[in-house]
Amino acid sequence: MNARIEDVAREAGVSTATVSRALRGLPNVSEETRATVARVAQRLGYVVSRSASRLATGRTLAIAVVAPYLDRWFFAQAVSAIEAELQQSGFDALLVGLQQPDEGRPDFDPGMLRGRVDGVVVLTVPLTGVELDGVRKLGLPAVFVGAAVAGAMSVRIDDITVARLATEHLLELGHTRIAYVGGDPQQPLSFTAPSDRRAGWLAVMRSAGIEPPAAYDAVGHFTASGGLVAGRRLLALKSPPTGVVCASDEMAFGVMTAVRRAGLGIPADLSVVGVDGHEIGELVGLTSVVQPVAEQGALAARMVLAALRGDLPRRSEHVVLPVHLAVRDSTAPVRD
Amino acid sequence: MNARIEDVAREAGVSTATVSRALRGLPNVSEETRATVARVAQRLGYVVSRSASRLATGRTLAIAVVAPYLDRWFFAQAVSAIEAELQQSGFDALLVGLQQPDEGRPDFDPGMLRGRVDGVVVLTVPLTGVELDGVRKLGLPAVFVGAAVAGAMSVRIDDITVARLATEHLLELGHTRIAYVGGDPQQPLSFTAPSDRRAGWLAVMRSAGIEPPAAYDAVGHFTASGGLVAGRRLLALKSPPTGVVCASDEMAFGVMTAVRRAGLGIPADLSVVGVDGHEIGELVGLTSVVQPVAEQGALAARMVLAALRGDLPRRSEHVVLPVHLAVRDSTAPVRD
DNA sequence: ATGAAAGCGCTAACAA
DNA sequence: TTGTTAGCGCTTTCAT
Repeated sequence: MNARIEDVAREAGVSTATVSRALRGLPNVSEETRATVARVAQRLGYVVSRSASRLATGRTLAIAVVAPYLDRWFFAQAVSAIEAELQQSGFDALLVGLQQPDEGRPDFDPGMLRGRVDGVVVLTVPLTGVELDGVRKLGLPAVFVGAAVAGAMSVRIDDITVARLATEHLLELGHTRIAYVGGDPQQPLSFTAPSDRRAGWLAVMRSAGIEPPAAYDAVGHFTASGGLVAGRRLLALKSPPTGVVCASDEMAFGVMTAVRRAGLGIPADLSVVGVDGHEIGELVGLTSVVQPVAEQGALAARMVLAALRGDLPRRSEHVVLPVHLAVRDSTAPVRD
Repeated sequence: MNARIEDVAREAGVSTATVSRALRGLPNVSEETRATVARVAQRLGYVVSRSASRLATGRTLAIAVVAPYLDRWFFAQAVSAIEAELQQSGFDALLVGLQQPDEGRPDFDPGMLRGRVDGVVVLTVPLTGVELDGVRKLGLPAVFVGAAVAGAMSVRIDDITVARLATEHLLELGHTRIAYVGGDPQQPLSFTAPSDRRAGWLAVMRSAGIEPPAAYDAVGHFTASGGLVAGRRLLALKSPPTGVVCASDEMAFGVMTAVRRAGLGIPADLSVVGVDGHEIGELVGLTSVVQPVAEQGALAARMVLAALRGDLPRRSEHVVLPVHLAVRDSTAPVRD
């Protein structure tokens, strides 16, 4: 059906080895031959068979991108950046989603990636110990985005700092009744983002001499609708908070909606801080701890590629990217 | 390094052919042998080399997912659904993004997919004629999401209906000064969604005896910030509209923000309708023409897979999914 | 039901 | 600089 290397070789009057070299830009090929081969290949519409060269070289020129969700803002941004970076280097992006209709995350068997990719980028997935081990056992360069994992590279932000920035901002505005909306603490996490953010909030509160009531520690499942529910609960308390730290902008949107639906105002009745730097947050004036999402993805991709080229120590690179607080209209001094 | 089929064969005391058959569940293998082989393979941690079987069979068990953007809501939703569907059938999802730093879409050479995938899903990309031809020439089952393309399958919604529903809703509320915020009419489109929506709006307006001024035909680039700009322009008109049809919810968010920032109210001063069914739209009470995004993606994936199994005519399947108007709080009767 | 052996299309020594 | 040739690991007739 399609032209094979042999066809090109015959037409160009050279051997297949020469065609292979010429087309891949390897040295020791005369410019003349290279030109001829290129021309013939072009004319025949020859495309190297990925399968064949994979088998012959053992390299797949593909990287797996593992993500728990593909339809949430953070992951969509990151995946987009990763894909762009990989494509630019001629690598395929093999998408591996871990979501499931019924919410429970399916088991992820890293073994299935064996022989299918040259490297792995794992996005903020709370992996079990077994799964982590599986990733390590692949013996491929792997970089985790969102948490430092032993035995692999990582790119992340400092989630303690994230929570600290948000919480201190509210404290400085005079708030003392500050709640936190985060993920589900039940999930067996190996990843630290959610718990670190919660810990950061709690630590700052305590070091300010405040012990938040248990009810101020709310669950928003990192979704807007989860945030809505959490917000409603917080507002229904006898002593509702005057400020809320949300571990993601999407949850913050939910909280803001709860406030509005309760006939209350932001920041008049409740100051809200989010985390992420979601595009829509800018529009609605959400104060947020902005993290470089696309950059984390792009960097992660570049790190796997570098490791593949041997440019990087495969398992000791841990990068922490900076975050910053973007103060907008959803936070204001507490009113008496 | 890793166990090969030969290792399994030796350990199990059978030939490689038998191992191959046994593991793939082919007939003509005694249950006993099958069990032995399975056990040995398990013990050795044997995983079939995708590259080798690809080369041997010519099938890649991979599908390309081509999208102009991966970081926008619609595409993230669709890709997520497609990936889930493919994974369930044991197919790899090969992500091909067409975005580019400088906005101009890079040339897409479908030829590069040759031998790398068994089928293609193309998401609402305005492909040039050459590119479309390229996709057809691949000779692979292809399904387009978002537009009916000759010579390939498609899944989409009726964009004329979409615009009609939105526009008629506003007309019924008594609005006559109804603007439209859509994409950039300059882009060389082979895809119809944006222009159909605009056409639908215009047609309904005219058949109501209204000729909207040119300034009511605004460009929002299908982004929230684009919507913000468009909204600002519309509000600055001497005779601003009382209702706006936005071709996407994200643009609607932008318009809503423009209204709020102008110190005006929704729907008091401006009724806004969006298109998509974005999660956040529900939260902020955006009236919207809801389309089944994930369903379109999932269906598209199933269609390629079906075609691959020979269950479907490869080039004549055109599905149009229904949409519906979700009336929420962003639209109200025009006030005098 | 199972085995032997010839590819699948390319790459990489090794020769020339 | 170029050619020869032996794999890469699996699948698939064709035998048995």
